[in-house]
Amino acid sequence: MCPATTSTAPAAPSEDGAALLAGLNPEQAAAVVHSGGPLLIVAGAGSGKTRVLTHRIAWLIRERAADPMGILAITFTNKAANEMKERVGALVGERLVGITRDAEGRMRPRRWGGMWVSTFHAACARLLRDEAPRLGYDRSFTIYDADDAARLAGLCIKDLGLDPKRVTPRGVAHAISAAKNDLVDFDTYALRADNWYERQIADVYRLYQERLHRASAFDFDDLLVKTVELLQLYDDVLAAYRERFAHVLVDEWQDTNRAQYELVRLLAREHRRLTVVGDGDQSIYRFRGADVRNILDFDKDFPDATRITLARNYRSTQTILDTANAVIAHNVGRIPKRLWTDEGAGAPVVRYTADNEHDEAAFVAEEVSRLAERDEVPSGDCAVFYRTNAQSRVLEETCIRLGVAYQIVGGTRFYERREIRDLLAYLRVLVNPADDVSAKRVLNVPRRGIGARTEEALDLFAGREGGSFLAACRRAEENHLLAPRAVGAVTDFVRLLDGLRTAVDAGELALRDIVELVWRRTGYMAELEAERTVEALGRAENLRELAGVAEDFTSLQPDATLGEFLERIALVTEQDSFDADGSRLTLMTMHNAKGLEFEVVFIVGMEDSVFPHHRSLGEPEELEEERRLCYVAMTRARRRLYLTNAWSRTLFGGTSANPPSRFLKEVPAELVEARSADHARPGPRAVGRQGADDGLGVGDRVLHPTFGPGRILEIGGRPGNEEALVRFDEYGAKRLLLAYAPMIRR
DNA sequence: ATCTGGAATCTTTTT
DNA sequence: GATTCCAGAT
Repeated sequence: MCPATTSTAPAAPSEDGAALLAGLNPEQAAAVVHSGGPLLIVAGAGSGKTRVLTHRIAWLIRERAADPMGILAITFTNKAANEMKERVGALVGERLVGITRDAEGRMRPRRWGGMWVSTFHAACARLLRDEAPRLGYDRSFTIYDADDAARLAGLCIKDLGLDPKRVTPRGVAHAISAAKNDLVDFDTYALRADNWYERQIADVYRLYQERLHRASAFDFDDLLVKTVELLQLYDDVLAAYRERFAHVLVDEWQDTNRAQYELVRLLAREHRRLTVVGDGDQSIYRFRGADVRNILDFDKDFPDATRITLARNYRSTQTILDTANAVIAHNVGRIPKRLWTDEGAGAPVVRYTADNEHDEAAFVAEEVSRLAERDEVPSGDCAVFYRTNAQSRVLEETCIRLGVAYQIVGGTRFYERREIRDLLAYLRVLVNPADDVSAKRVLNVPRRGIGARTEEALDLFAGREGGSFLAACRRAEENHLLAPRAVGAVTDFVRLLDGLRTAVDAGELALRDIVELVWRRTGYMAELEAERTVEALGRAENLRELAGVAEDFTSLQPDATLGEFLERIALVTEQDSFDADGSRLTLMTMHNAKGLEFEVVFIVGMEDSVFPHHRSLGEPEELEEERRLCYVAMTRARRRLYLTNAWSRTLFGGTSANPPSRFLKEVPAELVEARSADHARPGPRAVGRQGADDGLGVGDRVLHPTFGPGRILEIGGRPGNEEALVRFDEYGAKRLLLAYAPMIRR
């Protein structure tokens, strides 16, 4: 479309180099060989951008004699990183990029040498392992995830004596995270705070950051923020990394936030050997701080940048592309771009309108079976995408009932399970005794008779002495606030940890043995097994799986330390464990679908207020993001695309009838074939809430399943979160959230 | 200190 | 609907 002209590519590539360009279209080839200044590759969905990136890296190594050690490539997931490393390895030789393999041929990441290919977070964590002392953090720092961050925020709220009802841990953690994504420190935040709530947050933010530092812990955002801080603060460090990373390449540029942008700018500002790849139409992480402007404004920040657009699609049929093109064309804030292919029109898009979510799930499951039976498409090449995780349950149940094998990606994640977090918290305390959040987590888990009063007394002591929580435990007998029995219990706890640490420090134990030792010595496993409930046995099973994960990790990285294991766990994502399995249908959220592709894609729940999500309906910017999400989802499909909606749907404990998604109306009718399933039958129209417009009003008589009949006296609260004051005939006045209360008008 | 059951709370999406 | 929270009992 618009080939790079500023490139100063060598007149004739070597024979070797020519092979790298074979099979590439002119734009792709131009992107591969480009040299001289920053390069922005606008890569439409399915335009072969991974191929371009890998070939470009190979080109740099082979034709430009770039040192693989001097290449920093940033990907969106660890899985993508490994794939990229492997693909580059296949082009230039695995030894060059730092891949080694074990006896079974599995890729084994080498700790030293080779290219840096990883996510932003993993790269920063790796960098900080070396440089943390400069910032006054221990090298064995802990990484706090969202849950830990909320816990810590909760502790800070408590210590500041704020009302946890008005200033919630999660709310604060979210606000702090948003600030950090934007590189706003607590001083700046405090200055900008112009209302009561923000001033409270500012106070918590300050204390929160102090606590993190004392615990030698970085939260997720800190990995980025502190790396930026490090590079801004120390010229010699910046110079060293600039020199080291002679080439910087970033994938999924449209989903970078301010902190990531700044990091890239710092590293590449001088040498300007920067390649970014992205597609503004696929920006779907605004809520996480991604700034679309990073891609829209790239030319402003790097005026000498070359822009190459890849619009030729190698994945989907023209029908699917036309569908996606038509939908995304409704967005105002975008650079126009039209995907095309010469693969032909292919099958029409199938529309199915279900009675309810059960009918919808049955349609999907039956269609998947039918495609498999007719040998058209194996189930493993089909995927179902939904907007929210809550929608997966009915799909799962239906698949089980109809005997369709499936795998689910996302949802409640393994590492978020309580028992896993408990055990990891023990491991974290062993590695980093200053980690107060983890220490408090395990203080009384399993129960050992240490309650809230004891914890408070220990906290006070720690605050007075300025030491860690664990240090306060260690000096329990000096603590006058503690009853003798509590002193005994706390001392036992300290002994337990010391015993574990001695065993670990001896260096004889494999990671797996350490995991087992923890659950044995703490009595955690014994307690679960004694409980004999299905749930407890499941938890026990999960712990064993964690031991298995530890063993796998050791086999990939034989000399791995406990700290490295923990870091790995902190940075893996759900996507990383996804393995397209040839035989099973895949279920996942649309967000998780990013970067993947399937022969057949079902997008379910295409109703206004499910998708687009109701929280986006009033906000034009949010709605555009939903539309981009729709575009991402549609362009995952290679051959067939199904779009389904349901007349009525029970979600979050309430049934509602939502109109078909506005995105459906944006699909040209001539591309669509409506399908009515054999089992289709007119179902009873559900009586229920119809979104805010059709909502209840003051004076309405209502019926509540628990409180019975009543009358609405007033409606107040924040928009979108209205609260109704209802006087129930038998139960008196209650305040209920309008959006969630299962009330109907009568 | 811990257990319990009923009530309140909340749900986008996640590196 | 499912988890989390909290008061009151043990």
